[in-house]
Amino acid sequence: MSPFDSIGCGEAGTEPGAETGTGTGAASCSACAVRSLALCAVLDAVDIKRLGEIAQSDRYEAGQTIFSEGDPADALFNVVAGAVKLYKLLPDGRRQIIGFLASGDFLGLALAETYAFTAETLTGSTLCRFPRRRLEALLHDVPRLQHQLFVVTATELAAAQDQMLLLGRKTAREKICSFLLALSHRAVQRGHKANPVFLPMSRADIADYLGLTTETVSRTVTQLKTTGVISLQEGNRILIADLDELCDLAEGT
Amino acid sequence: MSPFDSIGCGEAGTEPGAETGTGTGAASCSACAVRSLALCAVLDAVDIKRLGEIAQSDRYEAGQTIFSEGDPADALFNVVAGAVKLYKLLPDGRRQIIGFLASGDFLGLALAETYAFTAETLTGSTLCRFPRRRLEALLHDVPRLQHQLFVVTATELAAAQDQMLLLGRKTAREKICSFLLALSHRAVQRGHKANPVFLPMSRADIADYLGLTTETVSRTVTQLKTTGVISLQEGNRILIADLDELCDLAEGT
DNA sequence: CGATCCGTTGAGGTGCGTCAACGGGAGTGG
DNA sequence: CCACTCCCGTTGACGCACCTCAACGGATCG
Repeated sequence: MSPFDSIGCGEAGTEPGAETGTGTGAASCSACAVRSLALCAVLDAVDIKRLGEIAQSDRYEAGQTIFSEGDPADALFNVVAGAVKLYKLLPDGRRQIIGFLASGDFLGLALAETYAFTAETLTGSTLCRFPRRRLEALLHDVPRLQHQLFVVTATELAAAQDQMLLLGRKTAREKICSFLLALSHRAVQRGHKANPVFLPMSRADIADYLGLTTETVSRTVTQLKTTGVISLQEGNRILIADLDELCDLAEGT
Repeated sequence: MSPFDSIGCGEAGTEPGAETGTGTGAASCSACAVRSLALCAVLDAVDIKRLGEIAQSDRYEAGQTIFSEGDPADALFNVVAGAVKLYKLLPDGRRQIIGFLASGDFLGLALAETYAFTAETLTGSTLCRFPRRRLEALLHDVPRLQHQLFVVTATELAAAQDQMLLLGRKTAREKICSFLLALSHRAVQRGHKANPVFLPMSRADIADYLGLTTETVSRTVTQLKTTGVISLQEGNRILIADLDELCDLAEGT
C-alpha cells in the first residue's frame, strides 16, 4: 500500500493550476507565522524547505467557500490567518457545523476521493494550500510529518466524541456554556487570553454547531447575561464573569 | 518526539500482569480469525510474529467493562469476536454512546494518559490486548502499521462527523432509519448479508447512541413496522422490507 | 434612505421526554 | 413443576424544552 492511499486520491490527475482564492502566492514556510502551531511544527529546516516548494498561500474573503462537500479532494490546507467553518448539509438544507478553525488548524483530510464536508471562511482569511499528491509524497519521506498528522487526526476524533456527547445529551444551556468554555480553552492554547472570548461566527453558525436554532442561542445567551454569568462586550466578545458557575452549568451540576 | 507520544502514555510504569478478562491466553496472530479485517491486515509474516509476542487474547462476559473513562490508558485492543459499546457519561448519569464495535474493530486509542470513554461488552466477547508501550515500539518500527492506524483513525473521524449531523439535525425517525442503514452497510463490509440486520444492543443502547429515549426508539420502530418499511424477526433481527423508502426516510426526503 | 442582514424578543405549537403501567421472557428457588 | 422477581420492550397520557412564526431595532451598504 502506498502512502497515496492514506489520504485518499485513488487516481492522480493533473494538478489544477487555477486558484479559487482571491490572492495567490508562493509560500515561505520558514517565515510562516503559524509554523509553531501547525502540522509543520515538527519539521526541520530541510523539510520545511521542501514543504515551501509545494505550498501556496491564498487569500480568501469572508464567506468564501474553500471547497464543497463532494468536490474532488485535491488539496489539504492550513489556516494561516482568519477563521473557517466546516459543515455538512441535509438535502432539505438543514446544516450541521462540525468544526470552527483558526490560525494553525489543518483541514481537508479525506480518505475518500471527495471531501465529506464544506469549508467556508468566517472572516477574511489566509490559507496555505498543499496539493494532495505532493503532500502525500512528503508524508512518505518524513515519518515525523506522518506521525504529526496522525496526532492531529486523533485529537480531532476526541473532540468529535465530546461534541457527540454535547449534541446528543446536553440541554441548550449546557451546550452554550460548554461552547464558551471550549472557545476560551482554545484561545489559551493559541496563546491568547482566556477571558474575553472572541466569537467570529454568527448566531446562526453557533446554532448549527450546537444543534439549536438562532432564537434559542440568543435567548440562552441573554439568560446567562441576565443571571450575571457572562457579559457581552464590544466586537463580538463575551466576558466570562463567573467561571465556576459556567463550568457547573456546562455539565448540569 | 518519540512514537510514545503518539498514542499517549507520558509515563511508562510496569506492565500490569493481571487480566480483567475471565479467560486469558497468548495470541497467535498468524491464525487470527479477524486478521484480514483488523489493523494487522497490513503486516507481513515477520511483523505478525512480533505482534503475536505482545498480544494477549482475553475472554469477556456480556456486560463486562473493558476499561473506564479516566482509567490509565495502558493498552489498546482489537475485537476478535463479540460486540462492544463505547460511551461517555455526564455527572448526573446521562450517557452518550459514541460507537458500537464488532469483530475486527480497534479500540483504546488515547492521546492523553487516560481513556476518554468507557468500553463495555454487549455480548460475550474475545479481545486481543496490546500493551501500549510495546505496540508503540512496534509502530515505530513498522511504518505500514503506523499508517494503517492513521487510516483507521481518519475513518472513525469521518464517521463521527456523520454522527454529529445525525445527532444535531435529524429527527427521531431519520435517526432510526440512518442507524439501520448504517448497521446494514457495516454488515456488508464485514462480509455478512445486508438485509436481516442483527442488533446486538438493547433499546436503551440504541437510544443513548442516537440521542433519544428508549420509549421514542420503541415507538419509532413500531411506526416503521406499521408502515411496512421494516419487519421484526427472531433474535433481534430487523428485515428491511423497503430499502428505498428507508433511505428516503433517513434524510427527510 | 431604502434594502438587507443580524440579533433579539414574544406568542404559540410540537416532537420528544417524562412518568406510569403492563406483558413476556429469563433466571431463581422452592 | 410452578411462583416470584427482574429486566426489557411496548404503549399510553401528559408536560415541557425547544422549534416555528412573526415582529422589530440597529448596523451596514449601495
